[in-house]
This record gives sequence, C-alpha cells and structure tokens, in this order.
Amino acid sequence: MKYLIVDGNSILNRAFYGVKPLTNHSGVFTHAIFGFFNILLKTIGDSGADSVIIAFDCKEKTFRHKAVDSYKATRHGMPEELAMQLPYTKEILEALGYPVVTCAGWEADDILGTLSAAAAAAGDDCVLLSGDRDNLQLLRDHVTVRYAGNREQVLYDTAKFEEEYGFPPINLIDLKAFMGDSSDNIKGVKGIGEKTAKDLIQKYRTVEAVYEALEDPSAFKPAVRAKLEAGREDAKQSKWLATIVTDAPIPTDAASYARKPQDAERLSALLTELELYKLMDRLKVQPAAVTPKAKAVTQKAVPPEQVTVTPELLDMLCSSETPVDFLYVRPILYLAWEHRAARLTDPDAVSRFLTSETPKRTFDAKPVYRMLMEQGMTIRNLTLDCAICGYLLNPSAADYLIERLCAEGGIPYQAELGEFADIAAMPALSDYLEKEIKEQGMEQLLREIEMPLIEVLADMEHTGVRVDADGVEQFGEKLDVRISELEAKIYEIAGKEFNILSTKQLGTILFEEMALPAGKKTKTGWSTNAEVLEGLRGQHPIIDLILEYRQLTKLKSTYVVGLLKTVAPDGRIHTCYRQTETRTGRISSTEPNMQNIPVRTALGREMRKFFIAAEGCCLLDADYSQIELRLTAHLCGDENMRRTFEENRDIHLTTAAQVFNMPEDMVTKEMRSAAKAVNFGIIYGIGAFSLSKDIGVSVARADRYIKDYLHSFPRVEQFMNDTVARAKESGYVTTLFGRKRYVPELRATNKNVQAAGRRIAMNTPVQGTAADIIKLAMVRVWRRLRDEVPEAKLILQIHDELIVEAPDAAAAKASEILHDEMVNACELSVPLTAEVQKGQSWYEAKG
DNA sequence: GTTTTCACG
DNA sequence: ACGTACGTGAAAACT
Repeated sequence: MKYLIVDGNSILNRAFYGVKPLTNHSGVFTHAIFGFFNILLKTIGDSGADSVIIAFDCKEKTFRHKAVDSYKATRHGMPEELAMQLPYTKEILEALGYPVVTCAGWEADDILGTLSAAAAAAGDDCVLLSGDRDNLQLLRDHVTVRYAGNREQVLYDTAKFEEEYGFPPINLIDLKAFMGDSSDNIKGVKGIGEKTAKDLIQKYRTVEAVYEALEDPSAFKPAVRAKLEAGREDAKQSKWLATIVTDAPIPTDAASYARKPQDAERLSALLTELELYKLMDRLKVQPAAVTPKAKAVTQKAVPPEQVTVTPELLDMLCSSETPVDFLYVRPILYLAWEHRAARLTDPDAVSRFLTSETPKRTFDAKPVYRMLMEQGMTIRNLTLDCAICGYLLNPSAADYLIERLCAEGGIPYQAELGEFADIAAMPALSDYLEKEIKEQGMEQLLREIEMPLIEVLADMEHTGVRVDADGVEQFGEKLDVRISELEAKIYEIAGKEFNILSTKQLGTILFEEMALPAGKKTKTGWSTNAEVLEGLRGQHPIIDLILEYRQLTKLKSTYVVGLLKTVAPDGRIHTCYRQTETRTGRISSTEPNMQNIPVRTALGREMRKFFIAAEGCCLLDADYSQIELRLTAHLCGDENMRRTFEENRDIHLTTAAQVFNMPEDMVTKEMRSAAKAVNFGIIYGIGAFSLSKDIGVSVARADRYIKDYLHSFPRVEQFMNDTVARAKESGYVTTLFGRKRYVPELRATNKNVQAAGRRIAMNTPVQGTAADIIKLAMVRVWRRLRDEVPEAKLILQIHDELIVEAPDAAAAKASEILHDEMVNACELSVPLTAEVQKGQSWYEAKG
C-alpha cells in the first residue's frame, strides 16, 4: 500500500498565491481551485500512490489555540477571495470520491502526522504533499515529503533532509523552538535567529540537550548564554507549539479511507458553475447542460428534427426572411432553423445557400469567407458570428467554443447528438449572444466594426503579400557566413565549444568560468538577456560577439527559415489574422506573424526589402501618427495636449518643455527623448523603476519626471485615476466604442497583481480605442477600394499601419482613399493624421 | 508543456 | 523582500 496524504490548506494557499486571479461570471474566484487540482492530479500521477487522502484544518479554533491564547493571534484570517474557494475545493474532492479528512480541534498537519505515523508503523509507504516546511519533521522510514514550492515540487526523504539541514528531521521542532516562526506566531527565543539556531541544533540536536549543556559554564559565548537563559520557557513552549501531533483522534485503518465512486453529475454541475473548463477536460467531465444561475429562459433540450434537404426545402432556405444558423465543417454545411436541422454536402447547394439573401448566423465565419473567395464569391447577409460575440462579451476568455459559450449562457448542449450537437445548439446560442451584446451596449461595435471586419480580414489573408523568396534565401546565406565566424570566435575565447543559445550553458561560461559579474537572475538561473549583456559590454570582448550572434541567429531562424516555410505556391504569404485573440481588441497575426517583421535595426530592416509589390504594382504604406497619445488627449480632455495636436506640433518636444519648464528652443535632444519615454510610460501606466531603466536615470529622477509630468497635465492624472476607480467599482474598463475588458486583477489581494491591474485599466481604453479606430478605418478603406479601385487590395495591418497593394496607375486614387478613410474614421477633439508613402517594397514604402 | 529570449506596435 | 510598463507570436532549450 502506498498512501498520498495531502495538506489541503497549504496546497490551496500555494495555488491561491501562485496562480493568476480568475473568476467565473458571477464573481467567484476560481484560480486557487484550478491550481489546487493541477497540483493534486499531477502529484497523484507522479507519486504512484494507490490511496489518496486530503486533510483540511477544521474551522473551529484548535485546542492549542485555547491553551496558549496568543497563539496565532497575529495570523490574519485568510482573504475572502481564498475563503470562498475552500468549500468548492472540498466539494469537488468529494464528488471525485477522495476521502476528505478534518478533525475538530486539530489542524491538517496533525492529521498528516497521525496518518503517516500509523502507515509507517504498519510498514506502508506514505507520501506527504504540503506547501509548508513544517511537515518535514514527519520524515522517517517509509515517509517522504513532496514540498510544493512556488514553481516545482522538491522531494524529501530523511537523507535529503539531513544533507540540507545537517541534522535529523525530528529536530526541526527544536530548530523552530529557538528561531521561532512568525507565520505560525511561534516566538522562539528572543535574539536567536536562523543562524545561531542551526548551529545549536547541529551541535546538540534538541532543546533539552542545549539546556543541559548550559550547566557547563564554558559551553556558550556570553551573549548566546544570556539569551538562552532568558528564553528558557519560550523555548519549551515554542517546541511544544512546533510539534505536530501523531495521535489525533481519527481512524487509522485503510478501510476508512477507501475511494468512493465518482459522482459525475455533481462534478459536472460544480465545474460548470465555476466555469473551470480546462479542469473538466482533464477530468474528462462533460459540462452540465444548464447552469443554475442562467438568466436566459432555459429552453427545453428538445433535439431538432433532422431532415433531408429536398430541392423545395433548399429553395425555402435560400429565400427565408427569418435567420438560419449554419456551421461549415469542410466540406459539410450544417443548417438549423425552426427546430429542424440538416446537412448539405453538394458544393453548389452550399454556395447557393451562403450567397443567398437569407439572414445567416454562424460561428467563426472567416474560413467560410476564405472558402467562398476561392470561387470568387462571398457570404451574403451574415448577421451574427458567435465566436466574435463571445469575444466581445469577454475578450479574456481562453477560447470560444460553442460548448463553453452554451454553458455560460444556460443553453442546453446535447453532446449525445454527435455531429449535430453544435448546430443543434446554435439557434438558442445565437439568440442569447445577440441579446447579451445588446444589453451590454456593444451592438454598434459588433454591427459596424467587428462583423464587417471578418470579410476584410478574410480578403487580406486571401490576397496575401508577395515575397522575394530568392532574396530571403540569399540574405540567409549572408547571415550564415557571419554566424559561423562569430561562432568560431566565441568558442575560441571561451576555450571550448558549447551551445551559445542555451542560456544555461552561456550563464555557466560567463558567470562561472569567466567570472563576469552576474546581474539579474531568472527563476531557473542567471539571466543572459540583451539588457544584462549590454550592461557587461566593455568588460569582455565576448559580450559583443554574443549579442551579434543572438541577433543574427534570431533573424535567420525566425525571419529567414520561418518565413520561407510559409510562402505559398503563388509566391505570396497568406498570414492568418486572429480577431478573437487579444484582450484589448487588437488583431493578431500568425503563421507567420506579419506584425513583428524587424524594423528597429538596420540589418533587420533589410528583411523588408523582400516584401514586394506584384508586377506593375506598388505598395502604399499608411500609418497613424501617435494615435495612442492623441487618444489620451481626447479621452482626458487636456487642453494643452489637445492644442499641440491641433497645431500639429511635436508632442514630445512640447511635453519636454512643459515638464522641464522651459521654452521649446532650449529643450535638448536628451530632454526630448526623456519626455518621449514619459509619454509612453503614461500610456502603459507608469512606474518610476521602469522609466529609470528605460532612459538610464536614477529611480528618484524618473519619479521626479513623472510627478512633473502629471503636474503639467493634471487632466491625464485625473483621467487615469477615474478610470481605475471606475474599473474597481464595475469590474471592467471600456473603450470609446464600448469594447469591454474585465480587470479581475484589481480585486486581488496581492499588491503586485493589483498594481498590474491598475496599469491594465489605464492602458486598455487607450490601446483598445486605437484598435477600434483602425478596425473601422480598415472596413471603410476596404469598401471604398472594392467599389472604386477594385484592383487595389488591402493586404497588411500592423496595429497603427495599413498596407495596400495597388497597380501603379491606380496608386494615386488608392492612396487618397487610404489616407482619407483613416483620418476620417472618427471624429475626436483632436485631429487624426496619417502619413502615406509609396514604394516597390515595404522597405521603400516605409523609408 | 514551460521558460527564456527577442521581434514588433 | 519582491518585482517593476501595455499588447502580441515564434523559436530554441529545457524538463
């Protein structure tokens, strides 16, 4: 028999502080539960235990609280956010069938002590899982401890413990008797800290032995002797408090802890309520069909009638005035209407339906647009995309699956319908999401921006961008030559060959063998990132070589090799734009990411010479100038800022003049660039530390800059404060167009997490509104090009930049459309400006 | 699968 | 005492 006995409270506690805060829709925090079960399930797998027992503290005070009235008096109760997760955790454990053990008057520790002692006595192996080092005192033959640290578990047996501490596990209580433990309110002996206490225990082992030795007048230094004498009673009492009991009044026979059968229904209901879908996956549990809190009128789970599509029925479906829901799972089209469902496989019937005037609703329309575009067609009258709705309702969700959206909306999802399960759920889901979007004031955002954008993105992906693959290839060969040179030089200096890209190996070479001053550390070792290496520049010639090596290998692997892999047979790259990915409303780009093509260094920028226009065409590149700062000015209503933009002056220069309180012609380059960094900081939710790092001044100095800035632009500060206050109150922030983002971080107890929440709250309205505006501009540009210059195509978006490929003859017209639609996308108190440039390549067009 | 690094706005 | 700016995606190393 092998037991795994878990200290439930300490593991839940670890999970609470170790996992990012997360709540379900009704505000119940769930991250500790999630983390708890991740740790538990992993450990069950790793440990190979055949019996699992989870112990928890009992709510009532322990006997020992009463015995010593100051005991744990200073330990503040657990935060509400954690406390609310405890009953759920126990309930899920019970539904899983695991024995949950509590004992009135005793703590989880004591249960671990009692059960492990009993198991060891019976010759059974026992693994204790805890996030509290106190339990290490329980180590003995047959008993091991998995100590759950912040990142990973450390396995202890008696040998490992003795190696680390220099004395046997049981004497841990003597150590604590002297040094105390503030988290447990064990006071220990005043004046004796970790070091002295360790020395004492390594030499004498026990409290009793130390006091016996005190009889010998020459045994201790006078200072230590005095402290020991004064603390005699404290030491005894502390030892008693630190001792985990091994005879708590609980059963110790195996039969009492047999696992019960799993209660699948209860488990499903609990996890659905908590919206812990990943955990459901891991436990292979189906989401419950109806959530108890669903406010939508719960519809009966009547499976739709599955019908065959006759020619007459197809005519009806193609001329319906009420919406028809569809899902396209290549090559099958599933349809649902009026409690009926059907499938279509004939390609002509499929395209006839999709191009008909019938109002249509679907889930993830972009691939359907792509499919139709290949045949020169498009979807007509698409009124709703459920994936987009789910995203607008909560852009922070991990995914948008029909099944999960149903669970959230109280829509019955009948997995037993097999391939028809999704389509059967669609009509109710579409109704629900449409209603929810209206209630949350996001209908315009959906109708005028996100829905039309789907087709725009599909078209951009479909068109793609032309790549000079031979050019990229040759560029790669040039890089290789230099990479080999660098490699040889680095090996020579280091005196051996190693993997330069391995941070671990590089760290050993630099900081151990070459004894360079190690800067920051990461969780796993020394940091060797560019910032650290920059700081080491000049200390050793190898540093420059490594930095160049890093830059070149990055270019080669990500941008040469990576990019070439994605060039389609038509010689173009068709990136995938993701519309439900970012929490701020931006779109992202993958396979390849076209939004991070190098530009900041001269060598990297060379890459852009290989993104070229088709024969007889040119590229038009338009980017918004300082859109985020302009929006900050608009959103906060600061008159100084507004006027700067109105007069189209240099914002960084005027900011510098304001902050440094001097005329603009006395502002130096350094001052302007400091002001620029402050401006960025304002957008991101500023911190003095990061600003100081960014511009290389002291933290105090950076702090001064920020204060001066906020003093010069009081409306900015007020806007930021108001935004955070409102976010705290309502739980979310919004953009100018009503896009929402929940900020649960603001309700966290952890200070750092809360600070991050404030920055998110400050940044999202700005970044998100910029995203709204460029999306709107894209829709407007795309429509006008389609209608007026159809040979010109929108092909790329890089957050504040749009690229059009146009025939030379149409360049002027396309350029004008691009510019005008971007600038006039919306009316603000500050003007929007955009610069359009033309070139044969992206490099030229962004010169 | 996670961590580190680094490319972009 | 700790960690330290917002938002992304990809590659390589490591576990």
